[in-house]
Amino acid sequence: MLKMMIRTTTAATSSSCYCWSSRGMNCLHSNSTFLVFGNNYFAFFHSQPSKPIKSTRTQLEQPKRDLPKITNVEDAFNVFDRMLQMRPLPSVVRFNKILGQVAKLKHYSAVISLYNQMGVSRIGHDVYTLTILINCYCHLNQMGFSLSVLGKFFKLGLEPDVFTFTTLINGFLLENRVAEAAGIFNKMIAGGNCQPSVVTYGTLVKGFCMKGNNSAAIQLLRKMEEGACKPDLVVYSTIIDSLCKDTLVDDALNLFSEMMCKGIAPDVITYNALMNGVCKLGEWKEAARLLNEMVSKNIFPDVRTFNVLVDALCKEGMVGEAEGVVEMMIERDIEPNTVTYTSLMDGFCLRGEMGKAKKIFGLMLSKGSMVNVVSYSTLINGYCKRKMMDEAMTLLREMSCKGLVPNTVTYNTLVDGCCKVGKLGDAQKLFSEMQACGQLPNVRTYAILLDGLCKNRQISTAIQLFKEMEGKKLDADIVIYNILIEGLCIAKKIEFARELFFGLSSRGLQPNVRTCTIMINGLCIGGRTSEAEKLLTEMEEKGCPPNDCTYNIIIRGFINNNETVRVTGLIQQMVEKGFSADAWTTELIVELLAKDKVDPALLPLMQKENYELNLSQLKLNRSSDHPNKH
DNA sequence: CTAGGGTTAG
Repeated sequence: MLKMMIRTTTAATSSSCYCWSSRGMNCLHSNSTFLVFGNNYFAFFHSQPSKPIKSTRTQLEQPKRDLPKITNVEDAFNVFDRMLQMRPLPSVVRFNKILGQVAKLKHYSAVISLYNQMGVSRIGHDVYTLTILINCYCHLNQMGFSLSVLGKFFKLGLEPDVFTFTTLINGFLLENRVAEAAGIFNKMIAGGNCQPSVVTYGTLVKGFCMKGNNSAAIQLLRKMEEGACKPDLVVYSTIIDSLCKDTLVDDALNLFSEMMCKGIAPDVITYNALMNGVCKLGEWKEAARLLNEMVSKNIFPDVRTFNVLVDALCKEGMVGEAEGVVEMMIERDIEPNTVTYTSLMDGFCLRGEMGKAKKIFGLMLSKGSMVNVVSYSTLINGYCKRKMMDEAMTLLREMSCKGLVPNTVTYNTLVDGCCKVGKLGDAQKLFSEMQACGQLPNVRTYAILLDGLCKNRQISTAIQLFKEMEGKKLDADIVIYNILIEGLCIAKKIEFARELFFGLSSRGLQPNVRTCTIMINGLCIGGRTSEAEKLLTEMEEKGCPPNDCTYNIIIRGFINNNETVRVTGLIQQMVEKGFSADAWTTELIVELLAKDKVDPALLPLMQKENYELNLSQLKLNRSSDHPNKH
């Protein structure tokens, strides 16, 4: 079922384009195709060849190889073994080449074991060997070992260079240790003999972006512009991507034009970042413009470009359109991959169309080696959200049988599913199971389980679990406290909730709107309406302004406490801020109106859809009374 | 022969 229409432009050229039919895209003789999604459209220009033709020059200029090209770890080990048997032994450079190639395949532990074999065979190492080794430990999140390799440099009288330091900076960043990464960077600047390169800058820029600190990243970019080491495509693309992820697409586009003004040409990665930004905002027209723009520059959309599109369409509920994009990919010889199908599957899951989700999963299974932990987790998540826990559990066992190791995310999904169907025992069993399998629960796992316990009125077990979490070195975030404070309030332990709430700042945590709203609700439940109102005022002062939910909660709280005198003022405040009452609150207000407790002049300001309904109700209760005066 | 940027799951 495809809700997609195609319009083709009238200008016929020799180049071809494709038109949608029930079986796929057909070739037409025109130079562009418009895919219409409701009122939005995509235009794809098909002047490009299906597959970019590789330059024959590079093929002719291939350097001759004395060793076969390594495409997998097995080959690497074989070649390595043969080299070890050669006499005289090949130079360290030859060994470095092997290590480098295996590292590029991301088989970092394999590199380490190869390196250890080199040591046994008394092959010397140089700066290259050790830098590759450091990089491997970095990617394995083993900074301790990386640093001990650094120690080896000095022991062997070798000088770490800009590659070594950049690798170390990257390692710290991968472990989220931005301060230490910046420390190395600053020492390089101060040292004088090993200045950061554009890659070093780019690495640190990425670090700031990872922390969500775009302004620090941009500041560093500006510093580069002033100095000798000018920012390159990667540095710009990193920041553009980060801005897009924060939905700051306009800023990203400004940086994008700035980059091009400096003569730096974008590539497919830059465009994919921008595509991601505009698609996540549902700006399909802008996405179409970008697609056309990139193709016009001979930058061809790749599988990731389309994946971004597929994913965004699915998340917007436009799965049919997403399917269309997938078929278009196939037509254009861009093979959909695991990510493509997983996104599509998630799209069906989101709409509760589990049959179709399962069908996509079956398709992936039939293609072999396409299903991974993420695709299993996605389908499991779909079943969990539909409360189909048996199917979800079956998949968990099935993936394990296939040698796929369920990770923390997989378990979190399942624990959440069990909690939502009230099977707290099963949730706790999974919680133990994951730890037995070496999958460590994270803050999110605890949040899920704590929420489940609180919602199922097991507050004492929740407190126990919270203490267990504190015992491990997991830092509770504000989400954890929101859950606990809410749980305590539901359990009518308002005093305990207050204690937690007012102790937040001493734990270095900032209450957010949700925290305050939960606390206001709790205070109202406890009959402390004036304290609740005080908190509402403080929210404004502390730069955490209340939202419509906060107002609805406090108004309901006041009404439930029969504090009707202050209700009118609160409603006024709410509507002044452009918020409206939800159905529940409106009902309560209408009841009050019926008893002449609030000013009926406020009624038209209530939620519109309930207004009509409740007016008729009002007529039954009210006769010719005069409006309440105050 | 060594270092930095993009898509999927809670």
